[in-house]
Amino acid sequence: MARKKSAVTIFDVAAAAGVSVSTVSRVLNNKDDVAAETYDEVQRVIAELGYASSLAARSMRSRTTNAIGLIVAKLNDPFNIEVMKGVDRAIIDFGYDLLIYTSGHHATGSGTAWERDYVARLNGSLTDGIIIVTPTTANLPLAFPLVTVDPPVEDSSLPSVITTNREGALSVMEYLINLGHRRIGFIGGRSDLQSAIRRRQGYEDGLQRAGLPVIPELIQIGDYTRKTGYECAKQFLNLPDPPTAIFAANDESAFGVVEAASESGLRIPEDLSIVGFDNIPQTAHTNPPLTTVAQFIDQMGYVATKMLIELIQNKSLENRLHKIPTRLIVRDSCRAV
Amino acid sequence: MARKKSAVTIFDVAAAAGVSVSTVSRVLNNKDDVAAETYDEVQRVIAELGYASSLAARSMRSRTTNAIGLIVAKLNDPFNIEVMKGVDRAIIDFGYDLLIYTSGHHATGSGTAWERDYVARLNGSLTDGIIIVTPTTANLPLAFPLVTVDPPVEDSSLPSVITTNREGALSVMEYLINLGHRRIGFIGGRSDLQSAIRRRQGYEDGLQRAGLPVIPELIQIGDYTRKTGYECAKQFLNLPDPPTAIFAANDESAFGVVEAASESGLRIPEDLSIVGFDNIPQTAHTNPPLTTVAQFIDQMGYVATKMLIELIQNKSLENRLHKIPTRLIVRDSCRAV
DNA sequence: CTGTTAGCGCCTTCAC
DNA sequence: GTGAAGGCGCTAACAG
Repeated sequence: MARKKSAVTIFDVAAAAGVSVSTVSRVLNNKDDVAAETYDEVQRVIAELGYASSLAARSMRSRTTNAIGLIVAKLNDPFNIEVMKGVDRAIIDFGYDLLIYTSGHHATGSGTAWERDYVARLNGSLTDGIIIVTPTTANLPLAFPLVTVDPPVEDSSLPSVITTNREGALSVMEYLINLGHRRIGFIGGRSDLQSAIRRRQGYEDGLQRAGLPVIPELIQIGDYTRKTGYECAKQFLNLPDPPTAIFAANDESAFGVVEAASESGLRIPEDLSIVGFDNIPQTAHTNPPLTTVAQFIDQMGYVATKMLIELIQNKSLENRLHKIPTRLIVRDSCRAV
Repeated sequence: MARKKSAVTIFDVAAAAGVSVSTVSRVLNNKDDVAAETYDEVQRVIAELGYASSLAARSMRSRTTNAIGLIVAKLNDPFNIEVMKGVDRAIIDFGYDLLIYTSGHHATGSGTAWERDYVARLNGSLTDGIIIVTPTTANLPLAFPLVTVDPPVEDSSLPSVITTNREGALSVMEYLINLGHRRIGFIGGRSDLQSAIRRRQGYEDGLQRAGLPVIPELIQIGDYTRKTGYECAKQFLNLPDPPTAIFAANDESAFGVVEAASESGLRIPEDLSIVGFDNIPQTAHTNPPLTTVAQFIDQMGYVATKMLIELIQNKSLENRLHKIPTRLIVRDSCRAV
């Protein structure tokens, strides 16, 4: 069923050009000790046969590939895409090649511990090192240059890059409390995500620091969509004593809150203050522009790549855990009570 | 300088487990003819050593990898990212793995004919076939399953997926002309992009079909950014006889036009009709919502993957050139004169 | 300058 | 059920 691969090998080229394979190899790698005449002839044959050398075979021999691997569970994910952009910037800056690996099986398949499998596939020779985005386990090979982006909290064995989700949420709470808000509703996200857990932690910590109680009726958990944001907000607004501010743990949810507020005839920010998280592009253009927390996810990819390359080059890592700070972006969706 | 690779090989595992490499190989590939006891022990050792088999070595032996390659010049590009999403959907549907390859050298380096080089790296054994996005040359190996997405027009030798940029622009023109517009300004994009060329062609063809002249002062070329959209629009609006409608060849530019119009105190659509191209998410939420052309770029990735897999499985391709149709999305940014 | 030789790590017969 | 041997395509010595 599977079609035979490109049949033309370095051997075929050598035969057709009437030279040995090593000569062809030299031409391939632009070694300078090849006669111009031979060089041209070999190149001609290569072009004629449509030959191209195999990374697999080559990398197996040369122990170094100048390529790094990036492993993601799912390509179609805003977070992963941002990380990829950062990695892309970094490989351009540092002159590496990039091999991104993802599997069509995992998504539908067994579920857990995909990362071990994926590393298995790239490891050893294809890439000089690997970046894993949002791994779910710490059970990863350590014998190989490896950096994780957004790992689970428990995992501190591997060099990692994380973002300050908790601190970001904390800054939101400080901001709102400074504005005089005391009843602040929180709309959380999927609890399988580290980010969701940490943001909620920031919410609660912010309350406690200000000596405010954590009130269960002011906490709703959605799934980071506009729809659940809307629904959770409705719950809040129907309370006998509704919150004066709502902190949605991501911007999409916050948009849902805006929708619910408009429906209830509430003006923003006069009647209700709203804060989001993520700083997605739309937040700057909504009415009113949304106060939110910026994350610099692509920066995580950039830094992870930088760390990995240091690891590959056997430089000692001054810092095994790198935190990319978040920043509160104050726009017009909040007002003092 | 480059650090030694993961030292642990199948041989090490075999030694540690007190079995032969072939037994380990059997365990790795889940062959059933291994004693349960042996199997468990080998698995234990594998876990203990953090061993993982090398894709490179494996694929070299087995001639088929169940993986497809995707080659892009640049990761950080909206078009490429959409294509990737479609490819991702397809590999999940069809159960393939995906290897995306991009190089940090090309961007800063020589410039041309990157695709041949890239194909060279993946070809042969690592992947069963390759998709190339926006190649610049037709000089690609044909001996290998290969599909191009958005190739230059001249290239018809390879199986390809394209989108109907020209037809999309044409539909815009028909729409505007039907609304009674006669002076229609066009803001084009970077002329190194096929899409930009085709969209402009659609603009001119639309004019000609309606028996309208192509007027140079009604054509401005920007670079697909909001900024140049704004500047080009200013030019138009300062004309003695300004256009009644402006067709921006992408949505970003169209936003710039909206900005310029507001500045000039023009209402949209009462005083000026505006159409974009691309249907990026924001277009639905602007004020007024923007009429534009939807593209389904991810669909290009999906179809390309489907074609490639057919190629890999040696099925005959009923259709070597696949066109993904565009669709005019009518919102509220246009009005009859 | 070019050919010969030996593996890289793994999988696949083929024996036992 | 398991081990030994051969070779996938290529590069890196070492000879000429």
